[in-house]
Amino acid sequence: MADGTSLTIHEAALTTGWSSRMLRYIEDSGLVVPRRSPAGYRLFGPGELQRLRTLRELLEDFELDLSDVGFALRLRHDAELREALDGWFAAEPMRPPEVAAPDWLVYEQEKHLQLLALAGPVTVGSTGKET
Amino acid sequence: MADGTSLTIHEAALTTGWSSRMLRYIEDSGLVVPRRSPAGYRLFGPGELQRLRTLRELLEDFELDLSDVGFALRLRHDAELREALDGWFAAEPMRPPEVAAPDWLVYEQEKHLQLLALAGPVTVGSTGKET
DNA sequence: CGAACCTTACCAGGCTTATGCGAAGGTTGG
DNA sequence: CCAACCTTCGCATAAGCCTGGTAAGGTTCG
Repeated sequence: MADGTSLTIHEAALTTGWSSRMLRYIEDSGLVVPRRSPAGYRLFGPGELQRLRTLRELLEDFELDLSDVGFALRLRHDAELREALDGWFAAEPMRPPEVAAPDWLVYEQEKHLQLLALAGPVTVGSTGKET
Repeated sequence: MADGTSLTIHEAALTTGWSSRMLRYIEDSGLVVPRRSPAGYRLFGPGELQRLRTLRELLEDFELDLSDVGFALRLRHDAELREALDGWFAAEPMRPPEVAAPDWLVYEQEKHLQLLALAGPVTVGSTGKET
């Protein structure tokens, strides 16, 4: 079976360490999508097999879940999402060190402050004091 | 209470739409970490309040989980992880999309395909044929 | 002092992820 | 033809995320 350069799902499972079930799951999640034979059989080429093995390492080395990598994939493809997140993080009020916010950061903050009307007086520069 | 520019957790909850419980959870996850009063009370400044509101929109607009944003945060801080993922994605064996993958999946990144040389002879280019 | 906050810590229920197993049916190749 | 694959679909369970409670104890302030 297979075409000489590709393996069927069970064979791929044996050589990658994933179960057949997981290979289908991984396909559903959009990571590693093998091509199909005319009859609909999944065909895993050398590239896919390598990717599957590397994926195992990735998850293990960094203690990731498949959903994490799935999200990273989404990030790569969704520029809008990426920008939204970048914007949100850019507005981060860096706490411990008294780092003065770089101008570019301030700009980002204001960009967001404009978007929503903030309730209350925007008094930056706390002097943590009470009692 | 508070110092004039900051709200305690319950007040912050009221103005941001999050529950007190969730504000603590969000802090644990590393997103939005308020400073503390001498007695240990959380003090949410205007910046934090704004961030919390924006966070709500972010999750809603893009259908994210807090864990997703948490992972994005980790990505920002962990260069090694970022590179590992970049490498993995860069090795993606792309092929004409016949029917595969979720809608947000698009193929368009081979810019740093040479970023990491994958072990093994990547023999791409089979003439899919069997029997 | 006492009400009304705050803190941490733990239990719990609901939903999602990760994974396996089995059923019903198509494909392949000896 | 038949064994051994493959396909999709769905049930089932363990673990983890999200969220709310509640308990035991400190802080604030009228």
